[in-house]
Amino acid sequence: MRIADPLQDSCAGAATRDCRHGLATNGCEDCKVRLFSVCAALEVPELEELDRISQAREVPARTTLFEQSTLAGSVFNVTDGVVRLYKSLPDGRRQIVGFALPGDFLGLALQDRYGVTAEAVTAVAVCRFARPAFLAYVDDKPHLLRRLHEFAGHELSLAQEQMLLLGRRTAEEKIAAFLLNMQARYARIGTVSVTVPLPMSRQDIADYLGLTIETVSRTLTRLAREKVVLIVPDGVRLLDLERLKLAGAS
Amino acid sequence: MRIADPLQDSCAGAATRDCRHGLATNGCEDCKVRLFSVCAALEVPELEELDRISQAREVPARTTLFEQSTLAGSVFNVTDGVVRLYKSLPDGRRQIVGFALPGDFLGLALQDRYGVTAEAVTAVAVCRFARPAFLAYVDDKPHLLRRLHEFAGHELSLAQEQMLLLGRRTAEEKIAAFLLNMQARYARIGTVSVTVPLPMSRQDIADYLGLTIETVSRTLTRLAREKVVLIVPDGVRLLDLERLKLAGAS
DNA sequence: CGGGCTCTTGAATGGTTTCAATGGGAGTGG
DNA sequence: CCACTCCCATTGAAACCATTCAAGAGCCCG
Repeated sequence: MRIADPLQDSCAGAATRDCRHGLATNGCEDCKVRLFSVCAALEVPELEELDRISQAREVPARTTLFEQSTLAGSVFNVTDGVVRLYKSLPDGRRQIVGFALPGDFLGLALQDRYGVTAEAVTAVAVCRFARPAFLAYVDDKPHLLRRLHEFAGHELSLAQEQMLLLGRRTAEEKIAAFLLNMQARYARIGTVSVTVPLPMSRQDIADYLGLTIETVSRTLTRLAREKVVLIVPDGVRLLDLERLKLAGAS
Repeated sequence: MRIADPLQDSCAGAATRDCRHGLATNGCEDCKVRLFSVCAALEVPELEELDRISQAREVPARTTLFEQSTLAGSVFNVTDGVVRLYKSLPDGRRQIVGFALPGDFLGLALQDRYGVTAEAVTAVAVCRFARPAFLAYVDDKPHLLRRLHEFAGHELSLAQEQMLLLGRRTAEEKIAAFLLNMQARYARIGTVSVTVPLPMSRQDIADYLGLTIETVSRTLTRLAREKVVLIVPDGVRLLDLERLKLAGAS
């Protein structure tokens, strides 16, 4: 994982996109995630227009991108790193509703307030758009709106799958499904491997699966003892996919 | 709640919209739910066009509208009654991901397979559209796509709220939030009342909240004993909104 | 009136949580 | 370079909330 550029603040403040250190190089056309992100719906001339309203930005781990219930001033495309999206209860209980990986779009719903809080889990690179500018940009591009809608539909499906997991699966099934799901997501963005990176903490995993940190730890330990997985630094190697799928399949 | 017209099958089979018994009267313009459904984005001439590709349909309770994983041949607008949307695990465990009320749109994601199963809880009236026809209809109407996207964004927010509920709330909080939520939803479609209709079974409520039927029953009984609610046939009267909000607030 | 269904209630079990202590790396400062 | 601290993860034991198992009550409908 790339370390955040210490100059990121000078970049964040810039009104234009002349901000080409680090991951953002020559604008949208060269973007690493273009082909599997929302932007794949756009032609080159449109990309150049998008370039003009975008700001590449890099932030270190644990940076808050935006907060639940605040006015949605920006939307983001994640280009590197992992972001956690969560909702909180007044007493501090937290539910992570998703982890955003490179290619994921934050603020898909285009609503005027953020429904969740977004925090960088690792160092993160994003493409940032002022919401009014982005809305204006979308306005005369039905094919982009279509693409955004497709993404939203996909998100909705994932959310429903997660409801099934949260409401009806056991701790072991939750962990198994989570690992398989993360593996599949990394595969889609080009990192096919039986070793699944888990940059988030055990507490994050617990808050994503509706468990406690102790249950996550115990369950992973048990799966490791049974040679279903091998726990490695910042990740897990999946040893027995069949056994995992037995528990985690939908 | 209106009882399903026994002639509904003759209606369901009809290719055109000449099917005006029961709730569907003079087409979209007179539609009871038009103003708070997706269709509110449409002008009168567009509504007439929509009329031509729509089929009003009434089905009795427990009818399956569509099934999880099957090809999405139709999309629906619910005009009367209550529909449950759920996902199932191979061993029979079930998670209801939502109850659709009048004005709700089924198949919002416009994906080619249904992600959930939809079953009528009560007698239900829907406006049905063949998916290809609907897609063609949407194609040159960006404002409708925009409206669909808004609805999808709203759905996504609800789903995230439900994840918080499923993952982090206690049984009592789940019940309280459910009752307040149903009350608010009925209020939006015109039925403002402290008596909340609950046409679905206890098992449905349990499967929606990630509980067992016994826990739902016990919790409701306790709330009734504590004079927070009054259980009435097919519903609940909310007596102590403050107390409920204390438990159910986000 | 009886059958079948849903809902309620009680008692016991259990999976997960809570509480508590230990282990182990990363970073810091002496 | 090594103690020291801090934080995160692991592990153990006890407690608890929700579930499971079981029985009874209520209700609709033939």
